[in-house]
Amino acid sequence: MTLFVSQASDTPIYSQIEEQIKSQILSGTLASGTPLPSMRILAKDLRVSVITVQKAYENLTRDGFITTGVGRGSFVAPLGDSFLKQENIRRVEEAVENLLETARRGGIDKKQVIEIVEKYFDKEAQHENS
Amino acid sequence: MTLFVSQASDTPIYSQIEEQIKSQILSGTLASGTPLPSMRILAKDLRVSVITVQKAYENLTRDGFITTGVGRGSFVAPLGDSFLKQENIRRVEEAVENLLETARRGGIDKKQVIEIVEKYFDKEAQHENS
Amino acid sequence: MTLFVSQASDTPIYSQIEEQIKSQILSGTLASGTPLPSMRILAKDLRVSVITVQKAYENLTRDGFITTGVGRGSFVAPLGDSFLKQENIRRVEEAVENLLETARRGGIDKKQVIEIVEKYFDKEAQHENS
Amino acid sequence: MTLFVSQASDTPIYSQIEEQIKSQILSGTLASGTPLPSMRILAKDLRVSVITVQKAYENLTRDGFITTGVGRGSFVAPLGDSFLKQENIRRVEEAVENLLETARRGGIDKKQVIEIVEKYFDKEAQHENS
DNA sequence: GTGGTCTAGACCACT
DNA sequence: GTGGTCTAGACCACC
Repeated sequence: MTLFVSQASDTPIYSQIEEQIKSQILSGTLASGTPLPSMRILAKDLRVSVITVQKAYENLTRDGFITTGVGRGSFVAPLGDSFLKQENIRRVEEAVENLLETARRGGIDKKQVIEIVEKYFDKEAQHENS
Repeated sequence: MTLFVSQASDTPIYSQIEEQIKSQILSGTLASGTPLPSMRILAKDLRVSVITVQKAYENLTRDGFITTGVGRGSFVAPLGDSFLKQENIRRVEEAVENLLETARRGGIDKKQVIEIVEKYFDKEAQHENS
Repeated sequence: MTLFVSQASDTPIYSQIEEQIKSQILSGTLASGTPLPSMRILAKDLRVSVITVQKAYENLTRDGFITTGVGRGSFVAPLGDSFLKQENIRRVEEAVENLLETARRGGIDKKQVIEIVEKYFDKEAQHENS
Repeated sequence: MTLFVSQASDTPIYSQIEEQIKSQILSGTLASGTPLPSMRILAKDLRVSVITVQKAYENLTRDGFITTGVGRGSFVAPLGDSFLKQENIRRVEEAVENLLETARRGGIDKKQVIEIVEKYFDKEAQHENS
């Protein structure tokens, strides 16, 4: 488990931890059943208060991404493939809505948006080959 | 000038005001030189503290979107068309980068992303006709 | 707003606060839009840490019972009558399921259960008249 | 002896074990004198620490439901029928009090409560026949 | 004034 | 060892 938090960022530290763990679960890097580091250890690693980590774990538990119990520790919850896929799509759709709202306000039409998307896709592909 | 603020939203009210005025300027709805409502009147309309509106106007002035002078009121700043266009494109590109990063992490490929974008474009088109 | 918390109880203080506020909302004692005491004030009244109250308010907000915003304070959320009724019924059904499970395990049959329920109903009625 | 514990549940594992053994004794499934599985074996079966099982047995012994002796193992204690019946009724009454308190707070009247109880009784009956 | 975040340190129950 | 709760005290952004 490699996480990185920025004290300078304006998004709360506990959100950063949450987001990164969620991402790793959704991308398959963290498989169901994988044990998570104990709150104390992670807190020490990240040079952060235990309470901050606790809040992240609490939210992840509430949202069903991990299970956690006193004396047992925390684990990646058993998540079906369909759930993961669905959640990933939901996130992309959210980003698309944001994109289209931005385009609409700026008077950028459908054709231009598709062009920009493809331009960036190509840029990404180049990075992978380099 | 029609603005709407949501007390429930988690983005600060002054940011909401800022964003909406910026949007209207960038989309051409608010042309250069147009007078903005006085802070007091806008505050009353939105049922919001004058200080909140003041903060929004302050930020817009700082970013060069409007000019404000004591006793004169506030006006949309003279902004070249090319500047507006460029700013709009920059925003869309930002949203596209965000979208592609989200897709990449979730293992959603190019084809699926394009499909989702088009699906939402169609949805938007329907709303306009209804 | 009259609340009472017991330090001795084994249910967490923040849960006690949550439950009592929920109850008052569900029973109509606290109407939609009613302002809640600020966290600091309630904490002082209850002789409890601000953080404890905060956790209660956070949970209530997450569950949609109240709205809360920095600089604005907290308010009972706009909840439809049907929602309130539905939530109340849900709670009773939960209690009934628990009751029947207990009865089933102990070999107490339907007739006896109804008898006990009516006995307690009568007892309650007497208390009201006394 | 068939027991099942849920790691996910928020009630402690030792309580789950306790409750289930108590239930089986009270319902007559486990008769007086019946030998209980050794702590080690039960621990292994349930994939749980021996200490956890020990705590459950300890509490059951303290409450008089079982007897335990070093080198002899554990057995269901000799419990009179009247004791069992009385204990069962006590539990049901507890559940009824909880139910009525919930109903009272939610403004659900006697008639509705009885209806819900009967609805759930019918549902239970159906399950048995299926 | 308000709530949101973070800290350090404590005690507890559970495994 | 683990996580859950509570404390007191701090700083911040928002209204």
